[in-house]
Amino acid sequence: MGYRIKSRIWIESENNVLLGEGRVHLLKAIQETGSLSKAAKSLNISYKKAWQLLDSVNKSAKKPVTINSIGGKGGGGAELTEYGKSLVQVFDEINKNCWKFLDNELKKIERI
Amino acid sequence: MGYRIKSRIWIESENNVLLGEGRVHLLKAIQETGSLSKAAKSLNISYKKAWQLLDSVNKSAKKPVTINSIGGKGGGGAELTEYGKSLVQVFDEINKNCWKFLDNELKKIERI
DNA sequence: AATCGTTATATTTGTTTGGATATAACGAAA
DNA sequence: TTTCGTTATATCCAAACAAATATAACGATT
Repeated sequence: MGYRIKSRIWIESENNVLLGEGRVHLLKAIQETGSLSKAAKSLNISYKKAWQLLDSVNKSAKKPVTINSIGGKGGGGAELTEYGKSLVQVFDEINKNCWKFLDNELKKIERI
Repeated sequence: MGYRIKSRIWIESENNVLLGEGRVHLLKAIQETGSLSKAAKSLNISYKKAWQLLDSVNKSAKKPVTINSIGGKGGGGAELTEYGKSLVQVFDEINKNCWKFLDNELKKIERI
């Protein structure tokens, strides 16, 4: 009693992390703000870290997850591809189901 | 296709980690070797790290997980309590079930 | 009492990680 | 052609983390 089960899931592609919780947060923030730098600010992480995460996502994905543009109106920006959106959606669904599953398993440690 | 789902689960007690994969490995090694220092060697981690892990486990558990003795025959040693053994057993069962569950969820990303 | 391998702890060193900063390249719009 | 905010990248510095080393306390056995 008083114990809790926590979990983290992530998707890998050939031993590289493709998507985890942090990366999904970043992709969602990009979707909302339209730019990587704004997404970084909204998550209170450095641009460097955000860029490294996004770079790693795009390098380990089979197809582009975002389209990044330099220059032009607003200086440029980043947006999710349809592929990127579906990845986020699937991750969220699996993650949610995993929580439900573990919520049920919790009963096993409630007697200890 | 080619993507894989990975996961980590852990048990928390009041925001402290009680049991995770590394801690369970350590407890099992203690069970097999009868000492913390031998367990550390068998896992190729430093004694310091092993001690810190075990200390954290015993501090966040509701009842003692190991009994450690200093001096005497063999210099001392460490062994699991019955409570410790049951914690390990439950963790393993939940973890195994979680793998099965995610193995099934994998189908959702195989179409992406 | 001396020995032994262990637990327990402190200190130092090294490595990795992340933050802060600076700067170039870019391209639409004014 | 100048301006603007962005992407992309390098460099430096600090902080967090891990490894290595040293040492005290312990108690059954000899």
